[in-house]
Amino acid sequence: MPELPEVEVVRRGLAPRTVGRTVTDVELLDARIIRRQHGGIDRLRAGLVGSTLTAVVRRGKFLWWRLADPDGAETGEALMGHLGMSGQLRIATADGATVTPGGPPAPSEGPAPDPQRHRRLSLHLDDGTRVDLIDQRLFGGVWTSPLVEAADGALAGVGSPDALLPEGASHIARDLLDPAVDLGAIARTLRARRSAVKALLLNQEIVSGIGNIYADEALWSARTRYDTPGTALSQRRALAILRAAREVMERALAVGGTSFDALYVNVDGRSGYFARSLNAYGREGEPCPRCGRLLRRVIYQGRSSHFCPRCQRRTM
DNA sequence: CTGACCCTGAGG
DNA sequence: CCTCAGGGTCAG
Repeated sequence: MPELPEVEVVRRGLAPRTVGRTVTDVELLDARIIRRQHGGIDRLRAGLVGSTLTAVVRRGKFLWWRLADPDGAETGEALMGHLGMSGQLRIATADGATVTPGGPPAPSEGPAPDPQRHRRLSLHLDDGTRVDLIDQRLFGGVWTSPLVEAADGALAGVGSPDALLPEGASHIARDLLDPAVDLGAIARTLRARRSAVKALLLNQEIVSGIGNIYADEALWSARTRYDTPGTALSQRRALAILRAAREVMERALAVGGTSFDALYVNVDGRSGYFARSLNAYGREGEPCPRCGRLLRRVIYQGRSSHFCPRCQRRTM
């Protein structure tokens, strides 16, 4: 599953190969991938064909391209994308070969989902290349959205030239890799809520980009159990959780993104290889790397939570 | 806030 | 055949 570091790797891979290019055609292979597009494929084509991609921006797990008319003027819309559970964005050259953009080499970890079978949409660019959205489970999608001003006036996201962001991402909080993120403010928000800290970490309106894996890892690092109420956290501990999440993400980014199975591959089709560095997620029944007690897994809010019953305690 | 839903493929 | 996994969204 693409988590935030993977999405940032994808953004970095896409930027040099798409910015400055003009969209010549939109090829739709499965209409479900544009489920969130108002006006359907006609509207998507009208907004894209002839437009130039001027930047690739990311906030949380949302990506978007800024768009300009042929005369260089902003169209006032962005092309948004989300990879969902199983989405990949790849660049393909005219002869069908997969291009090699940025991102470190990675060992192969089994076959990825069939790119031909699961190709859902392609943007054809004026240099003859194609941006393919491949998505086995169709939780991802692309759609256009009008630009609005970011509430805090800072750059809208990583890679953004200004404070404009798509309306469709305006409810998404800044993520922990965003230079404009305010950890102290997020920590205070966590402490003001009675909900379980894990639910708060997964709430994209409080802090974005933390999925189930990184929530469990951050809570393990900060020795905090998933069901600790936000109100029970000290500012110090809330900050420790957020810093732990950021640190795990930065480490994952440094090696090309996390992947615990073959579903996720980089923009060039290579798998990330961070899975072995995870301390808690997916390690039910294994000894805690810190204290040796066997890690537990419980279903919480319909999702698995992994934790150490000895060193992650609920009471502060 | 909780749970259903979207979706596919792996595994029981 | 059934269940499960996951992020985001929406109805209740």
